[in-house]
Amino acid sequence: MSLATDAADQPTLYKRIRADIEKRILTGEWPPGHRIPFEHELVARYGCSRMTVNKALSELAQAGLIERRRRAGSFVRRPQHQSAVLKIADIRAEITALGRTYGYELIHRKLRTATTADRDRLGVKKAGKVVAITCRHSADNVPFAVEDRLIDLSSVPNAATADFSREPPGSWLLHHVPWTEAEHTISAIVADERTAETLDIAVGAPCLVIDRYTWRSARTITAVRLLYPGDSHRLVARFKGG
Amino acid sequence: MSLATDAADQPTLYKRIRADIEKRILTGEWPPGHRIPFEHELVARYGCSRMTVNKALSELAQAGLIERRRRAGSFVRRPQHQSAVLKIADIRAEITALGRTYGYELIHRKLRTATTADRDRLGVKKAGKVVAITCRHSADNVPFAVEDRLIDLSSVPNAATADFSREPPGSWLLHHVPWTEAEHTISAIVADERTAETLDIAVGAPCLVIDRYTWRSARTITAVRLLYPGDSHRLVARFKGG
DNA sequence: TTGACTTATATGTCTAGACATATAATCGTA
DNA sequence: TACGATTATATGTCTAGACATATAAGTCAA
Repeated sequence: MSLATDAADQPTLYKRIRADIEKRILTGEWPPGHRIPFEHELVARYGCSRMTVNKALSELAQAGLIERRRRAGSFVRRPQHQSAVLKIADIRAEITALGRTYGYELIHRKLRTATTADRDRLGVKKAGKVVAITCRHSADNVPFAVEDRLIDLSSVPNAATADFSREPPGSWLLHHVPWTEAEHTISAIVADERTAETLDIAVGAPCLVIDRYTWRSARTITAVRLLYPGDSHRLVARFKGG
Repeated sequence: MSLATDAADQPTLYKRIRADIEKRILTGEWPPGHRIPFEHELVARYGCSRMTVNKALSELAQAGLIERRRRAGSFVRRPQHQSAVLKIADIRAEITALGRTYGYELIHRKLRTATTADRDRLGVKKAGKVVAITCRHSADNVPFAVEDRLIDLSSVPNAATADFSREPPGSWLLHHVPWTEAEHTISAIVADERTAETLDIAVGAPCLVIDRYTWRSARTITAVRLLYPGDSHRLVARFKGG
């Protein structure tokens, strides 16, 4: 292990230690299961304190590249192909990022007491008030996605008076509701008549479906279903080990 | 900020500090843009050293919950709905995890010099050797997914002699190729005649498509297309802020 | 008002120790 | 041989300092 290699562009020591180890794992020099040097060995090798080495190894462990076991040492983990970061961009941002003109249109909005189906969809028990919204996003005046959303007013009372004819509910929620958790389910369907008409595609054409449930501290906020024409839209998920 | 709350189940101090701050962000008490206390203030509040506070804040920054700016302080970031962790499980693991019987069948295997289409798909320039594989995964003897794969033999020479009639290429690669990076593209199509027959679904039925490109240190390893019946398969991506 | 210079300060990294704790390895006993 | 107790050790957390560095804010001159 060369101590001084590219020290110029790796200013801090712990980052260099981390990069050195990462490189050995990526090239396969240290295969899955391989025990990487003990902290005290790296301390001797780099001539630094244990805290510095520990910081490097802790970050590698957090990134999932290595596994640390007390008394035993640190080991290279097997690659986990199955975990990937999926970027589901805000639709407006996604379209403008492509250099196209974003268009939005509210199709339907209704304030009602939650039906059984609504409660099911939101995963709540009490029959509070909800807002149901259907709207359409377009890029350069071509339909891009149709959105079908339910907002729980007991969690987000302000949504009752928000003007969703001007601003998409997704953007509004992003700006008015604090940090959230979300779960996305992705599937494929074929367009029924109503969907086909709204998206201006053929009946029976494939559609990518994203169902997103959002909540905050165990409180449901919103449930949304997004339908994209399947042949024109793609979701990209990128995985990087470390 | 109560110092002693649930200290019993939060054994270490830095984790408690992290959890305390995370809670305030999640509940909206500290909205996006809010400046969280300076390190020296938290040091005074918790009666610990700065390194302990620093570790808690560094992890929150790494998780994307806060942003740290020199001289200015640390600030709550806006929620980023668009980022989610997608778990694309190894198919065998996915099926056995559901308590169903995994089945595998090699449909086609061919070793050839890369065609123009192959080179395009793998993103390589030179016309080396490749292995093309078509196979089928099933759960309880019902077709689950059809896989169409290309392996670059200049990156993975061993794949030329591997027995893919017994072991799925995905599993084989997982065990024989070191750490990798991958990019997934998800889209929807309708089943053509050949796909419909292989998956035992109707022609025109919706299918979820996952295209995965895998490489290691800028070397392409494999390109694979997985087709799932769209109505029976769902991908779940979960986002958790922090 | 604007631009250049200076200063104060919060974070970034690091040290040389310390004790805690989980557990692999060893030893002793039934 | 099998099992229970002991010990050694690598990691986990923490301290009370230190200097480095980016930059917000203030100062001063053109």
